[in-house]
Amino acid sequence: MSRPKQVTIVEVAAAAGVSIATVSNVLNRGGIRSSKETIRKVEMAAEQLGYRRNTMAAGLSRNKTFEIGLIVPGLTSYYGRLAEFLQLEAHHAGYHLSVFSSGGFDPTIERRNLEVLLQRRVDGLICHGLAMGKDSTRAIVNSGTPLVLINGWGWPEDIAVGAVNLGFAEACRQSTKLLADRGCDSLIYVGSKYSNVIDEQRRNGFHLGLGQLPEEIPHRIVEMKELDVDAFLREVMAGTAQRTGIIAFDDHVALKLLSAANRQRIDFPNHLQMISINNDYMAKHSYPGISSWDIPYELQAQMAIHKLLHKFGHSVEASEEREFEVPLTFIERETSGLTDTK
Amino acid sequence: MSRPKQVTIVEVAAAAGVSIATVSNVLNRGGIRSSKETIRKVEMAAEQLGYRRNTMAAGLSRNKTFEIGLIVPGLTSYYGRLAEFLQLEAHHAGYHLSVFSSGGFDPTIERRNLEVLLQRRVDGLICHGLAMGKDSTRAIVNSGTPLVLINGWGWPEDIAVGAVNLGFAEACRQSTKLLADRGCDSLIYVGSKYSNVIDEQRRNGFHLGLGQLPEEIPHRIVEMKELDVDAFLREVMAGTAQRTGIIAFDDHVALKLLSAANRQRIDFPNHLQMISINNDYMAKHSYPGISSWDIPYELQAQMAIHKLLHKFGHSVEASEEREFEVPLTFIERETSGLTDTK
DNA sequence: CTGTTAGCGCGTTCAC
DNA sequence: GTGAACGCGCTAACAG
Repeated sequence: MSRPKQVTIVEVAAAAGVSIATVSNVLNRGGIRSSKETIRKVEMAAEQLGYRRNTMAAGLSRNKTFEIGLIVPGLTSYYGRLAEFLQLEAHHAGYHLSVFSSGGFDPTIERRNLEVLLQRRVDGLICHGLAMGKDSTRAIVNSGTPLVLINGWGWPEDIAVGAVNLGFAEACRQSTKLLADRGCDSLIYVGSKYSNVIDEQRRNGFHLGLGQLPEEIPHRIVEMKELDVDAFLREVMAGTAQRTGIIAFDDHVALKLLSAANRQRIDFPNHLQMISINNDYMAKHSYPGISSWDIPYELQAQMAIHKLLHKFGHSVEASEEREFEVPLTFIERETSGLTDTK
Repeated sequence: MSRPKQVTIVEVAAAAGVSIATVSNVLNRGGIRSSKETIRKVEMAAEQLGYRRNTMAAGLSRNKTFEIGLIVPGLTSYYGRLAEFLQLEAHHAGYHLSVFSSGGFDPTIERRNLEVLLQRRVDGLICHGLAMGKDSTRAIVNSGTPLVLINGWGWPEDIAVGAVNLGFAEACRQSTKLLADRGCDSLIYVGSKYSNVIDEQRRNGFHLGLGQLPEEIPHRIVEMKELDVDAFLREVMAGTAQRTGIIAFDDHVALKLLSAANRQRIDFPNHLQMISINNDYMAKHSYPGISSWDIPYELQAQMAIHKLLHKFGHSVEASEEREFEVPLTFIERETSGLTDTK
């Protein structure tokens, strides 16, 4: 059941009384310019017939699709917003972005999406981390299609032309320092192995921060998935610490902890303090408000797209560093000692 | 700067010592089957040369893309998850889904996305609501590309082949009834005009529910955007009602109200009760837990994709109703009277 | 079973 | 400034 045949430039040419080459010239400006009269005729004919350019034919003929493929682990929270900004940025440059989710970090879906995108002959690829191994990726991507990584650390040059990474480690390092400054005499990082590379960055920052403290502080690292939140908090509060500081993997983790703390009537920020990452809606609108690190989505999206455009030969300025680090911004709220001014 | 030429079936044919038609036959099964020997030779050649099918050429030639386009207002929360499920469902049927966000309900971006998708000659379209007017849509979509609406009420047949709608009205009707049953002697719907059609459905349900109560109850409708949440709650609690029931547009709205209530130490569920819609992460993990209506993402995605497949001629069973309504499921938590059992 | 051939819709030379 | 002719990579009829 093929679609009822669409209007082509042939018919537009006939209706306008010119040749197809002329129509092509008129309809994508760039080339030779035609007489005002011809232009008008062609545009009218196209309009009336409801002509719509066939991307496939165009792409096939010029060997360029003006399409960028995006593969992210999911489409919620951070990933969703990132996708929106990337799409905006791409459009801004005359490209369009096709978004694919690899359903959690499933390598099978990921490589299927990659394959689809490469078969479409996208001009460029943006991927968030990569669940597949390096060899596997290399084997697939070696088609000359430039690939930019989002939050991918230490990938070899023959795979990715660049990476735009969020400064998670630095954020965690500073959080550690800050919580200690605020008088916490015990520190805990609550991570989420769901996203391994990212969790690792945070852990690194946590350790770095601990190492830089004037004196050693008791600390632990726990995993959210293996945690009975209520029991965990009860245990923490029963400990010897006067004031415990928690660094949460992200606002989702933080909200869970916060609710359990509320249920146990734990006093923020006197007995417990918390800082998390993402500065999601729920960090801002929970009670008490969760101190969190804000993500510069627009900047990150710009960097990523520009890296690609640069590779395409568009004269845009793009950072020369292959791995560019985007800093987060701390938004302080009540869970880390900001007084509730409301 | 064209991409370094890719491997084509011509080269595979040469390497395998067969004709291009044979290669084409082997590489996409469906058609005539070839001798074991030929198949092996072709597949080996393809593998070694790193052949990757060119979707554009295939689509052009067969006038069918196996691509479905999705346009949603955004990629967070409900929309993001919906997109994920749709993608899964599409893949399941041998299609792939290209996701486009129209950045809030911007009609300009929306029509640009639509245009891009139609230029790609997608086989089908799925749109969430539609910010553009009916005439505008009709003018654009009249290309024979089937369009299925998600949460679109009352669209004419010549635009959309069908719609899969969530039962927001029914959920709100029942919520109204339920809050009254729980002893609320004052009811408020807190809406969000951000998404007009959807807000309207909820309001309708609210009114319907009010009309079916044994006796009339004081009620109001307010808009979240125009609300100073703290002042609003203070005013509500200062009123004559013994127990106020709130129906929130969604969990985002609910969380905001909940935090303000917590700040004012308002007693859930004795003085205030609340029910919202979406059953997001934050509904489950806030304190107290927010009673909310759960969305059957998978079912909704299936219905939408199947409607398209049916139109494509794939023999799948699809509901005959043009507007299919998917019911929500109530998840009761502490904000509507469920005792905190923790 | 396999090879030949004619398009699919558009971009791009070249001559005119 | 305009038109005819060829090629992009692949599929679909036929023919052999």
